[in-house]
Amino acid sequence: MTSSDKNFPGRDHDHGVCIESAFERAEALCRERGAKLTPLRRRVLEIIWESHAPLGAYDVLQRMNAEGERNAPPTVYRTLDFLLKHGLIHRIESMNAFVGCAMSADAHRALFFICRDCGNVAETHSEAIGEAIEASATRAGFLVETPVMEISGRCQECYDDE
Amino acid sequence: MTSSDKNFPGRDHDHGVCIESAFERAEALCRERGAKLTPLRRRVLEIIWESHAPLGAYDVLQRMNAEGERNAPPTVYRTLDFLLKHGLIHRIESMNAFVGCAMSADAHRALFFICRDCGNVAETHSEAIGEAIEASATRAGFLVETPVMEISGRCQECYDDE
DNA sequence: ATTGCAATGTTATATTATAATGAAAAATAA
DNA sequence: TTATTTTTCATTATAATATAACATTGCAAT
Repeated sequence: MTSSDKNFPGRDHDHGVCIESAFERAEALCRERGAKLTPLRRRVLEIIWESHAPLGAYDVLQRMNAEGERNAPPTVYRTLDFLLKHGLIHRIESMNAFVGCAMSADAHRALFFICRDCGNVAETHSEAIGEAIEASATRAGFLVETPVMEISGRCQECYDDE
Repeated sequence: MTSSDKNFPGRDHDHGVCIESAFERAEALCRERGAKLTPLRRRVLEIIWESHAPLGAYDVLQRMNAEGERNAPPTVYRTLDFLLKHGLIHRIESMNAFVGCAMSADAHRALFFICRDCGNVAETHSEAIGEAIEASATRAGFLVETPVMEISGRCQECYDDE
């Protein structure tokens, strides 16, 4: 396992710490880039980080509006776009849903393991897979730009449970 | 390149032959399994095979209804489900669209190269990638079930053109 | 203070997908 | 054959996901 892997959370993981460090990374990155982490954006990032399972845009919206606010779909989609653009979240294409990015944000080309049982997602970055894909692409005369690699299956906790 | 790769079609490729062989495979497979390749299903398969770029369900529907027919969405989705179930087409998750399966249908775990320019898709099957993913999954304690691997980029024809 | 721009708000609508129910057709059994 | 069952297809309605278009707000730079 490389140092950049983010494992499945496990029942015991300290989510307070986990979300805190996500915020710190986000703040540092925005400061660095002169991007504005407005209250709205911060709130959406927080909502997404409250779960290790991807949330749909309308799930996020519902949570945003839980206290009687009246945000509309374009607001959440715009905000998600901002977070995506800056690599603070990932979109899971096979679920039309969004999950926090645990990595340094320029480390792209992530591989996601998605547990069909608990719904949690682990993000990993593997040299070997990247190389295998590049090799295959080269043989096909293809120029890789945006890989989508989402592996559905079962995480250890879930298949240990049966 | 392994023998199971389906390359990008190329400007000169004989689409008549290409679609014919797809039909032959589909017929053989259905005969083998006692599945019924009804006129409706055959028609949808044909529509999908008319393009090497994935078609959305509503694109398929429009083409089905081009002669004034009045098929409704559930009809096309049901038919697509049948074709998916039997491995005659693939769903491209990152596009919400469908493309013909060029392979022997039990050869699963396909990797798709999707050209963002011409929209065409090439399906490949690489041992090396499969192994790299398994290795990564094992390290993460993850049991692989359904990999989604869709690589967006540019095919040779398109970047040769500029 | 004004201008310009980024962020957010608002309304409407487009796109993708499914639930629920029933009719028709085909396969199977009696 | 006729009855029975199952599969396929039709129909209506609606759910879920996403964006277009335009208005407003608020801050930053001059």
